[in-house]
Amino acid sequence: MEAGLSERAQHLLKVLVERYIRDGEPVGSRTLSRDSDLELSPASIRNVMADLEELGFIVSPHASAGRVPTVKGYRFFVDTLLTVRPLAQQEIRLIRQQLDIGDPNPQALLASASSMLSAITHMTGVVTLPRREHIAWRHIEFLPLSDRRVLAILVVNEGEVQNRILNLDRSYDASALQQISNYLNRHFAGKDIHTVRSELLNELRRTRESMNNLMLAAITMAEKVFDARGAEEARNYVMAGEANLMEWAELSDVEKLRRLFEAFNQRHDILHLLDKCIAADGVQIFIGEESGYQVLDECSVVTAPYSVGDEVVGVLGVIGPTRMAYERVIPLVDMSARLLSAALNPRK
Amino acid sequence: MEAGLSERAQHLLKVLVERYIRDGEPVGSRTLSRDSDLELSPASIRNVMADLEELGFIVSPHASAGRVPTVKGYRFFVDTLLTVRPLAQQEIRLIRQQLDIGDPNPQALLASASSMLSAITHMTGVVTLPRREHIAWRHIEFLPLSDRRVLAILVVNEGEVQNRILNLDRSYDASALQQISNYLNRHFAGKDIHTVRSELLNELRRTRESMNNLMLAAITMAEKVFDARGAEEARNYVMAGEANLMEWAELSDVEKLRRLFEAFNQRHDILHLLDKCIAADGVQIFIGEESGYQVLDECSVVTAPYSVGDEVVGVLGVIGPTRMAYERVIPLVDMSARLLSAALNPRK
DNA sequence: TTTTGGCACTCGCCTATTGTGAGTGCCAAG
DNA sequence: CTTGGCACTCACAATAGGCGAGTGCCAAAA
Repeated sequence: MEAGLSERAQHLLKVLVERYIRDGEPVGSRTLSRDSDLELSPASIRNVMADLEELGFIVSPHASAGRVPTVKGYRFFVDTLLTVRPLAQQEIRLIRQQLDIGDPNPQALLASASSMLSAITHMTGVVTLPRREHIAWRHIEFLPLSDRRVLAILVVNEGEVQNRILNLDRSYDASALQQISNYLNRHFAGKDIHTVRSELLNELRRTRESMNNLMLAAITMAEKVFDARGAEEARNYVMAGEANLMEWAELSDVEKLRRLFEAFNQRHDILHLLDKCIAADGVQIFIGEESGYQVLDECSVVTAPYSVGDEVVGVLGVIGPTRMAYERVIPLVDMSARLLSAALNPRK
Repeated sequence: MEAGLSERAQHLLKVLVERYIRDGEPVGSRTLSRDSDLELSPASIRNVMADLEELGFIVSPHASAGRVPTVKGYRFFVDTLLTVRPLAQQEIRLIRQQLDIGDPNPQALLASASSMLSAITHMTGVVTLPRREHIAWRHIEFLPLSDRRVLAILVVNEGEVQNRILNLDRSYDASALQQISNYLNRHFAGKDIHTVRSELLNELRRTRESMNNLMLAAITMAEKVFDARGAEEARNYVMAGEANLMEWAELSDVEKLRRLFEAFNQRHDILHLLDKCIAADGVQIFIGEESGYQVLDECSVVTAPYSVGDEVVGVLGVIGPTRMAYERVIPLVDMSARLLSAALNPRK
């Protein structure tokens, strides 16, 4: 029972984890007795360590090395032992600096956020693209390209532009296109794209032949916009600094790295994991196997959701070795999410 | 003098390189005598190998291993020894299949090309984004978002859409925006964006105060479009299958891999190298150090330019270990470039 | 002159052996 | 409960020997 851990045991566990995070080597009773302020001999420490091992907080990688935290050890550490010092003003300034605030393209902002995370932590930064519950039709425009090809430009929400080239069965002159777009804009501006879609389909069914097929193309496009936003883009992420992971000794096995990188490219596993974090209402941490994905067994993932308006729309975070500096990473990720949210919210 | 290489020496060199490419181990006189059809004893072969080594075509990694081709050896091999069998119909079909022909978004097509290259070769595929010499103004549209924010949508060339949110000093009503866009479209449709830019600047200088600052914003945007296309996007590439390189034994040194991946992310070195290939009028090969970039010392790069219309606009290629199956990769890259060109050219 | 078999030699790699040191568990004395 | 002592374990490094693939050279054969 964890609650049963003595004050002393907890303190020693804390020091041990901190020490192991710092230099990555199993820590023995000797060093621990020096590092902890308790005036205890190595022998006493060994007793406590034996207890901690029996309870599953630490293990020795082999008989005569020091001890190393287990996942359970890390978990207890971050849950109850960790002292997160808040970020210094200077650090906050650094984050702000590296965030590409002001770039009108939100995609660029997200990319800069993941770069920033990876640069500051020397690990891998990741930011999911914001999902949109509501996609509001704003404006559509058709531009004739050549005989039967028309460029359709659809603006949704606050200035998101989607465009697609439509190959049609017959040609339309500019005024016909104008008429159609006028009609569509008049009827659908401001409506949710779900609604638009079903209404268009109804309309189409009702008037059948009379309906020209540019309309049909417009539906198709609207549908694609919906698909793209809902299923593809929103279920995607930007990543930066994957190569950073190669610097960490504990991940230097090429085969493991390969599998990890493949998972990064495959995307669905990582995505699924990040999706779980979107529900959490603050910093979420997966340590080692906790993630449930084997490739991440020796990694930890620290995430925080970010929002636009009052609505959480995505998460950002850091992927690195289990042995990461949680007390630095956690406030960093937290603050980054706040700053990103702030930057994303429509000014004024 | 290479030309002085005896028939026999050339043949042996060829067999040696092929063999080494096949199983990646230094090849000795014994195996070489078995593999070459020449009925020669290992001893005779050794004499020839000694010559080849003296001339710098092969080396032995250490005293008692077989020989391995040098860069010079590979170079001679691909230049004069290589027998490129053309692709089988089935292989061509495979390429076609994996190319996302028909996706209206050209970016997706390029991405699928790099994926295809990496998948087929088990190495890294790369495709530069097409550069555009001429960017023709086609159509601009302003859409009011909120009080002083306007969404500007600029269409250039055949259906490329750029958009940007403009923050203005004062508000314009819909009809004012309409007027401005009408004016711009009337004057500039079809013109090159360079021309547009200078004309707009002149106009602006001429009429100074009278000119409203949406016009200024329009110029700014046009400029940005130009910049983005000319300097940033066109000077960029899509890559796929970086992780594949980790499967190759000769690249399994984590430190080297890290540097390589960093170069992939840094982009400018790779880009510079690919830029050189755009000039070549066919398959271009850099073997090992030939590329001039240290990170690529143990890699080879095989590229071919692709074109839109009659104009070469980009290159595609493969990056892998020096010990790659050139006789397969070369025709593959060649054919891929052809198919990509075909897919990019405006249908009909 | 070219080819070939023979032979001594080199050297990377694998395995076994041994020593060293950090760290442990246990115990008995403080 | 703490501590010093002590025997023990075990990864790691260094060393040595055996093996085998491959070489260079030479003298004899073709």
